[in-house]
Amino acid sequence: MSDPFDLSALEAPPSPLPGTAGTGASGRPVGTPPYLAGLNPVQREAVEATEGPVLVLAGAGTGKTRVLTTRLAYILDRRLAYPSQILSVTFTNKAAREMRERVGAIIGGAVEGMWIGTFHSIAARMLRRHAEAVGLKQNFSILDTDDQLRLLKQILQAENMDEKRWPPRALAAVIDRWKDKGLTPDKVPAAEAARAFDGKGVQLYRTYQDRLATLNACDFGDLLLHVTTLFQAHKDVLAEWQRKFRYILVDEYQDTNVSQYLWLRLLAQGSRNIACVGDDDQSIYGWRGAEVGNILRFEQDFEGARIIRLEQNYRSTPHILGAASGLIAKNQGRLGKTLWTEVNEGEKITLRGLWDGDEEARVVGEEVEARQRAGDRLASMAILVRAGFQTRLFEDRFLTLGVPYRVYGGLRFYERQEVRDAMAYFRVVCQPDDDLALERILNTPKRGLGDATLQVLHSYGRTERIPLLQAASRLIETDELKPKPRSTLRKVVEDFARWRALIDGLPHVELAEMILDESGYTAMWQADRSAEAPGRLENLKELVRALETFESLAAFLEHVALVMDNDQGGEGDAVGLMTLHAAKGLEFDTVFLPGWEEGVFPHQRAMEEKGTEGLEEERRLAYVGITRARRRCNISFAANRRIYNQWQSSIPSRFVEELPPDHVERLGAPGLGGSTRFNEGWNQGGFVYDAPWLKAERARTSFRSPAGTKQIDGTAKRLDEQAASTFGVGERVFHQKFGPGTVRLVEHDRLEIDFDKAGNKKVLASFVEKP
DNA sequence: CCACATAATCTTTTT
DNA sequence: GATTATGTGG
Repeated sequence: MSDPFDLSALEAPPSPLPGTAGTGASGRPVGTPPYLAGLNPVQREAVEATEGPVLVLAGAGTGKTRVLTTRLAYILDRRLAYPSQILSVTFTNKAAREMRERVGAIIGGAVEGMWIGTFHSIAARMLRRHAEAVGLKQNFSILDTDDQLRLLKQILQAENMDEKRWPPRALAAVIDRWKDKGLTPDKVPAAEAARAFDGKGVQLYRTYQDRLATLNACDFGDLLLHVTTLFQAHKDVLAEWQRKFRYILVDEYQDTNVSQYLWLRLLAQGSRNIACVGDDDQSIYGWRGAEVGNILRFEQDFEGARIIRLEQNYRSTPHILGAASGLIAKNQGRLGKTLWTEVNEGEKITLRGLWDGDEEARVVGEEVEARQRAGDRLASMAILVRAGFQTRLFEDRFLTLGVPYRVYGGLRFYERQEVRDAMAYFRVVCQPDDDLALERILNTPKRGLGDATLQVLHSYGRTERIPLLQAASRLIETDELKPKPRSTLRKVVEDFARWRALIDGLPHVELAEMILDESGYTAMWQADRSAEAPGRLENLKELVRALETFESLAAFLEHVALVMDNDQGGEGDAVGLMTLHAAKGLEFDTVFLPGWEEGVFPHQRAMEEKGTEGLEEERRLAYVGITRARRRCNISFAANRRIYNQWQSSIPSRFVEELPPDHVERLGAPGLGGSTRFNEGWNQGGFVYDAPWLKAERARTSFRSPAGTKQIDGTAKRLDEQAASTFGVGERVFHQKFGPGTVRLVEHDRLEIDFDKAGNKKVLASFVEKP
């Protein structure tokens, strides 16, 4: 049943049919239904414990997904509930899709009625049903991060706040965190309010919410926040939903934030049949408001909760598990699990120190090719990086090698300019109050409605407290605007009115084509002679094709807002390239973990912003990375790295030292017969890694800092002095990597050198020698 | 109002 | 290096 408002399933649950208590849905005997076979005793316990609150602590690779899906199948097979009475919440769309598929594979079509989805999509579905109760209309828009930022920027500008000192991004972060905690503007604690954004945080938050209301829109955080406040204010509505859902399942419980937790708790108070699955060691979304505390506190929150631990690992070799366990043991405040495996063979984790990022990419590339020659599929290998931009070096390398690769979570289809423009048109048609969408395309294609016209519209809209399109339709009746913009604007207003009138009359695909055509948007790209234009037109066609699989424009917009993944699957065998975050839940035979350097991983910002807590989250990220590997795990770090255009020396990540030596084989590491170039690099590189935009930080942590007392400081200092004193401007020098060059600038231990081949670079003096 | 040039900033991780 | 904010001239 696809009608989101259908609550007909609120009737009593199906009681087990007489005489079928011992029979499955298909009438076969249920000694051990086939789907239960092959589960270990603990897994089976987790499947069969359907009544009352349950927390399943599932370590990496312990068959978590299998337990979840089997549990759903079990509930249905035993006829404990109709599909529509089951709520299954996941964190990502990918996980939701997988769950749907796997349950479907076990029990067949019954999945259709089940509420399987992400927190956000399920909350959105509920909110559409009750929009009026929170001051929205049923057709409200869901804003993405981009829209959110533009709106906040407008608000900040209206408040005359300095954009440099108070960037919209920062305000977005503050507001998002409040929403994550379930705090509406009036509930933000006074102390925090005083601190945030020059004391104006809450006021800005309130203005933002007001604006959202007039735009008939909400952001991601609102989806949950609105539903939770709705539940709290309308007990009858809550009771309705509590009665509906007999069983609730939650995946990745360690990643839930307070808002999600509150929402779940309210819903679960009905049946009390809530099962949460998670692993505190894999909590890696603290920066997004996730509260590990939710999982640590489960027993107190849900009285009589049963805790089941899944500890037998079916994925990795003992060395991989040993390395991961040893590392994660450095964290405090864990619930504690002991992963074990029956497998007792396998290779050690490898650890390599390399000269620079290029060499690292080269070595990884060689290894990938070697494995391929050995018969491994490319798709059985993955490179997991800390931050998105790190994939680039590897892409370059694979491109030159001709090795197919696939970047996961990169730029998404729906984030392309032309797609977003087209979507903006659709948004205005479906939801005329959506100013952000209108602004986006008001002058796209160019119509001569520039800043000046927009300003007039805005100020009129603000004083009258009406949305832009309404403001426009009134303004064209006045002589406020000059004749030319006025008539153009009239055309736009009339266009949208016409399209809107056709929403129910015309099939939505035809309407979409009409809009793109009559607006001149398609023509704009057809006239464009640039290289990208054909591709953009192709994407527009693709967009229209995608529309066909949806019932309406509105349904399509909802999908795009909430299911913005581009898991196109992709054809052909290819190496995976993704961030550690994106890798959670996946597994590969061979995993490469490059870039294990202080500042990169653990990331500088994580430690600066959240201190020890941040560091522990980074360590959990490392744990997630290692445990993705089934058979081989290769960790590496580079002594030098180019950030933008600057060369930086770096020291190996502290996590490298924390790996239990028994499970690690060091290749090419210092003192172990590795590359001598590497030895030089890493012994001399005196700098803690930092990015150029952290100049202040560099001044503090540089080894020139007088605060330093470690022995390595002394060494570095000597090198600095030596370097600074021995090179002079204009002198000819030689660099291992860049070859010969001329010194242009001396700045303590840093030299700016004009290399004959490589051009102008900044390098550490210690890497340069006299010819 | 637009087109082009220059300057500044950027990057953690994502529903 | 790339994208985006700002400024200048048509």
